[in-house]
Order: sequence, then C-alpha cells, then structure tokens
Amino acid sequence: MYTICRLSPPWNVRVTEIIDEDMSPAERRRQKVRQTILDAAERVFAEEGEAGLSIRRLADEIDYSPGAIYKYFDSKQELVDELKEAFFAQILDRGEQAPNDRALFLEYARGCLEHYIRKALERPHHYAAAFSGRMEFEAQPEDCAVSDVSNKKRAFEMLHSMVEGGVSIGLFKQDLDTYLASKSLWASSHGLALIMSHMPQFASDFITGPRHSEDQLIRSHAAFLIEGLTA
Amino acid sequence: MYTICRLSPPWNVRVTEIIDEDMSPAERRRQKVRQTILDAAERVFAEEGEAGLSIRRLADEIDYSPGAIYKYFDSKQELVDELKEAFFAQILDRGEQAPNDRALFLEYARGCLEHYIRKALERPHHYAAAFSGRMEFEAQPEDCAVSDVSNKKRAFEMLHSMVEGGVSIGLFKQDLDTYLASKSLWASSHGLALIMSHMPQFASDFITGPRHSEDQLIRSHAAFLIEGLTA
DNA sequence: TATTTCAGTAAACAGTGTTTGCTTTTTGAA
DNA sequence: TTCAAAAAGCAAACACTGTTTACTGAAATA
Repeated sequence: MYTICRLSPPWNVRVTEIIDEDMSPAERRRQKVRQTILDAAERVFAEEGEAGLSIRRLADEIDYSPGAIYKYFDSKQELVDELKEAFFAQILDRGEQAPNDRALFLEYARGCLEHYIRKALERPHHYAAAFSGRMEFEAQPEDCAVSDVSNKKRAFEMLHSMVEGGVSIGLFKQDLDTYLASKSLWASSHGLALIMSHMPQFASDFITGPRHSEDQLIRSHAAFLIEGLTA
Repeated sequence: MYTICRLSPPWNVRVTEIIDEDMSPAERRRQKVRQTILDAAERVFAEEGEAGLSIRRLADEIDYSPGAIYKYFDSKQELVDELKEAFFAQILDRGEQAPNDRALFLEYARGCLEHYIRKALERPHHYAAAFSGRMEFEAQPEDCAVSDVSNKKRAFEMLHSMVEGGVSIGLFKQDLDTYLASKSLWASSHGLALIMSHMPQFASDFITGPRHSEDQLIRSHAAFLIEGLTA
C-alpha cells in the first residue's frame, strides 16, 4: 500500500516508503513525520529550488528543531536525493503501449519525447537538480544515490526499446545503431528540457525571429528528431 | 592590447579587461591584482567547480584577506559571472568561414556542432555553470550578467546564420523554419554536452549495449542532427 | 516496575558570503 | 614639499549555512 501525498499543484507524488498495517504504532508515527518533512521539502523545492531549501527553514515550517531532521535523514543530500528520485520515477511511468501500426507508432514515438520534455518542464527545479553534480557509475557511490542512476538507466532502456520497436516495425532506418540513436534522442530531449527551464523565454522571446509557443517548439523538436530516424 | 593569462592546461583565456599603456600606475597595478584573483578563481573553478570556490580559499591562495576581494568585485556572483562570460566568449570564436561548396558545407555544419560540444567538454564545470540559474531577458537584470545573455544570443545567431546558409545553398530543406531548426540544433548540442559532463561514462559504460568513444558519440550526434536538415 | 531506547531540543562547531571600522599607504593638488 | 583626500588592505563581526553534541523527557521493552 502506497502513501499518496497531496502536494501544492496537481502533482500527487507516490513515495516509495510503505506504510503498512502491521507496523508498530511507533514506526507508523515515525513514517508519518518523515513524510511531513518530505512534503515540506517538496513544496519549497518546487517553488524555489535547492537554493531556497535549508534545514532550518524546513524545521521552521514543520515546527521542529533543525537537529530533529537528522533523526530521519543522515544529511540534506540524502533528503534531496529522495525528492529527485521520486520525481524522476514519476517521469517514467507513462502507461502507454507501443502500437504495431506504423502510422500510430510515429505518433507514439513523438509522444514519448514530448512527454519527457513536458514532465521535466512541469517541475524544472527537480529536473535540473536530477542532473546536477557529476555521477560516476561503479566508482563513486557516495556522490549519488544508487536509485538515481538506475532510474536514468530505466529511462534509457525504455527509450532504446522504443527505437528498436521502430526498427523492427520497418519504420526506422534498418541500419540504425539503436544505441547511438537512443543516446542522441535522450541528449536532445534533455537539452531542450533544460534550456527551456533555464531560459523561460527561449521559445517565445529569444532574440530576433518569430515567437513560438512552448508547445510548438516541443512538438517541432520531437518531430524533427523522430523524422531523422525514419527510413 | 589584451592580457593573455596562461592557465593550467592549454586554455589561454583572453580576458576582456584591457591593460592600456596610458593607464595610471595605480590603475595598472589594480588591474594586475584583479587579474590575479580571476586567475586563481579560474584554476579552482576548472578543477572543482563552483562548489569548491570560496572567497576565503581564494584569499588564501593569493595571500590577501577575504575582505580585500570585495574591493575588486561586488560579490562572488559577479566574479563567477566574469569567469563564465570569458569562457562562453571563448567557445564562440571559431575563426572558420562557411564554405560555398555543398560537400564542404556539410562537413562545416557538422564541425560547428562538434566544436561547440567539444569546447563545452573541455571545461565541463564552466559550461554547466553558464547555464545554471534561470535567466530572464528584459525582466530581471539583477539575476544574470547582461553580457551573459548576449553571448548566448550571439551563439544562437551564429547557429542560425549557419542554418540559413545551408538553406540558401540548397543543401537543407527549402521549407525549413530556420528559427525552429536552430533552436532544436542548439538544444540538442547543449543536451549532449551537459549529459556527457554530468555522466562521464555516458558514451562508454552506460548500461548494456556497445561501448562508444566520446568522439564517436559526438560525431554521430552531429551527423544525425545535420542529416535531419538536409533535403 | 525498571531499564533501555528513542524523539526532540538547545547550543555549539565549522564553514560560508558579506559588511564594518580602522590603519596604512598612495595619490593629486596647493 | 606639504597636506587633505582617496584608496588598499586587514581583523573582526554579522548573519547565514549544514551538522554534531550533550542533554532532556517520554515512550517501548524486559
């Protein structure tokens, strides 16, 4: 049984912590407080990003002392990592199956990229934070949460299986290096998501040239990328 | 006359400060100290990024007191902005003319993207920092340096004129929206640069699939993007 | 019931960016 | 040359961080 915690705007973040029936009352209470901390952090983080999030402010908002938070999290980093993980996991769960029909598949492929970019733009601070700091893979486990990496691996695997699907259907180029192509697709979607987070007026007001809506840019970008793969 | 300051690896950063002959000795001395601070900051920043750069450490390295630095820079932000600007300006000056020949132009276009990505990867901390924090354009001038924006505008203009060149030569699709296309190109190059900075093993060790060299991935990415524009 | 464990706090520690007074040096004009 | 003004530099303080320590008081366990 998952705890669904309601946050400010529409996001209902499903947190991995499980509140079970057969937990001791103490443990259940503990999980509740832990969740309160995470909720407050989520609220602040969404509005002001990592910069606005301080342990003291968090403690203030939930009427605890700063030290108390360290009974629930070893460090601020661990707390933030949990926020990022929950966010990134949420980006991925898009319960849509790849269709076999060629015309529909094209739309589906574009939809995958658009979905990723739009989800990222819904909470730009989260998305940017999820990719801040360098992360080694086997080498330095102290620098990044393990699940953080595996969520990104999952993202890549999903993208790659989409590309392979397109190839096997005969829609994409048959001599495609699906791994290189997937890396390009991901990097390109990632790039647009980040650049639009950092420069909110990138679509509309960026120097000379016509104004585009955010939606227009995202669709055009996705279409451009997918078209580059088609035979 | 520019001051060319030699830094650790091969980067010789041309700083915009001008040390002129007809400056008063006081002013010349002042500029020299200012440059010493920037050099030390550059050294630390390149190795450890913004996180490792503190005013007190900087002061230690150049044998001044922390307060002294504020005689030369209003804030740490201003100092870092100057580093970023110098770096970003350096990315842009690639003294190569667009060729008229169609075959050569294709190579030239790929080269533009590859150059941008490689320059970014040379100093990943600088590049990531150059795009950290959100920047409004007319609205909030206190949040970002003016030149910072204009350098990015310059980058976009250069890219856009390249795309227009390709169209006018008849190499790229004639019905191309050159502005949308340029935004896609930039976002895509930006994305690969950032993702490779943050995950050094993205090219080689990223989950299953064949290992690619960084060079291979960059070339394939650039080729993929440019091919998407060709008629 | 006695003991141990754990939640929570206040205060301190080490670090940060930045400001304030103050001294010393340097500059520019009388 | 002399003298006021300006600037350079510093030590110390201020307000803020994340984090740890020592200490309560209240539950949970034996």
